[in-house]
Amino acid sequence: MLNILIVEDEENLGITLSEYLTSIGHQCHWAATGSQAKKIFNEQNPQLVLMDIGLPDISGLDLAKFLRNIRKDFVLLFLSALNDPEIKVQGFEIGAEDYITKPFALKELIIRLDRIMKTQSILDSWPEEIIHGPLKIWFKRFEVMDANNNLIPLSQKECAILELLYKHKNDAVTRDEIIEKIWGDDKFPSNRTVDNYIVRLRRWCETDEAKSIEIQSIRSIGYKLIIN
Amino acid sequence: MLNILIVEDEENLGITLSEYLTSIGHQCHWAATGSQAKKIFNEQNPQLVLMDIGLPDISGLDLAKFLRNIRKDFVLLFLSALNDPEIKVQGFEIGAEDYITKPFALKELIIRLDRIMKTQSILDSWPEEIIHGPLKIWFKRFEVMDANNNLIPLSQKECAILELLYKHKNDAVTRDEIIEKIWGDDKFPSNRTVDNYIVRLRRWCETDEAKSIEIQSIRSIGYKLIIN
DNA sequence: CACTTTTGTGACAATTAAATCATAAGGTCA
DNA sequence: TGACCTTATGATTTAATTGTCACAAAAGTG
Repeated sequence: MLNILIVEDEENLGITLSEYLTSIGHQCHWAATGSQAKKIFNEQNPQLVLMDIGLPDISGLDLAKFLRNIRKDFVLLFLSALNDPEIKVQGFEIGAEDYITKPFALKELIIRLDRIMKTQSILDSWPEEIIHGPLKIWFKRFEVMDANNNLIPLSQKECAILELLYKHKNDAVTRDEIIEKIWGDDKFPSNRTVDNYIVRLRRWCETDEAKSIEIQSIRSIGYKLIIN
Repeated sequence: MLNILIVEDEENLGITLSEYLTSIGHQCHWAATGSQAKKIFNEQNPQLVLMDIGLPDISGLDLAKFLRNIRKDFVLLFLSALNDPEIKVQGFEIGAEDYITKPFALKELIIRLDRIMKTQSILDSWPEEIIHGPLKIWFKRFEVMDANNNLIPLSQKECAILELLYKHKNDAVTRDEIIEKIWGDDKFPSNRTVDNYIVRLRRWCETDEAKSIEIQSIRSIGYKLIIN
């Protein structure tokens, strides 16, 4: 999921971290020295750097500055036994996202990482308002507006299906995919059921003569939401 | 700007923090003991609690649990000389937003606070008085005014739920989100409980025929507070 | 053009969530 | 202690989403 560079001269910790982060699906690279770190940084372009401050050949602070100079778009996190207030502030000033004082439990790292991830990726939600021609969609409001400016509430399923089709707009979505995604694999509504939801959605988007949004059916495959 | 409770038995630090935070525009209350903290917490309803762990009469961890039990909607930040990995994890598990290891520079606190403010919308301070049509809300006073000019007190939970809905106004808020945000993930009140709070809030806003504020339910999702 | 398969549709039934009401548990305070 | 308030829950009613069916329409097929 993430490409992570761990800069840590203490072999034990370096390997433990690396193994753990790998086990939860990330790709890890461990460097024990500053020069190794620079090399790996250039080769791997990591998105996240976990950096010890006490390295054998260079201070982690200086190394971080050096890396930031090469490229700015990575998240930096210091791990250090140094609990000197001044150094901590310096760490943040270089642009660290956090500074973890050793000793720490793996769990603390995870918690702090999770928090960072959450704030860095607010990219997965829809824009507030989606507009196509006279038609408007507010997924978070469970509402759409038709071509006659009527505000139409969407039920949970209607909204979920519209969202699914919209996510794959202009591409076909199979009936099975719809059933799988909306109902899960433990429920098996009839194909007629899916049709019915499509009908309801069409009643809304067909108020627009110009067909800004259109749900086409693809025989024996499924449906396709077209944006014109 | 923010109402802050500082729980710190070391007088020097307590006063320094308090003075500094006051100087940048916050309202601070300093408690040197757990019992003082409880008292001030109830009187002041702080949005942010800075908590030392080593207190004379109670562990900061236990105190935090106690306060969280009263009310969930405050940001918690531990300040502690204890750098025991296990305790740090416990701190996070209680729901701390951060854990600062002493000694720390004032600047570190500011940096970490700033970061928290950016992500935590709890700290978005509402205007003193919110007016929609004849209806008025004072979150900080736990009071609302209905369309007939009756001043209605809100209980802790009523106010918290109203605030949550208001924060996401016009968007749906799921039942799970309500339960999670108001009760935390260790308590599981029945769905009826949530319903009842909604009923009470509706009793208030439905005094306004014009529906300046309206709480709509979205079946199998949750609720939506609409501003007309 | 028949014939088959798939899709569309409205009516209706099933299901399940929400509203309502009564009431209890727990805290607080005089 | 008893009055009072907040909070929580269970039983029952109410209502809307959701699912199905029967049949019509349309689209493929040889």
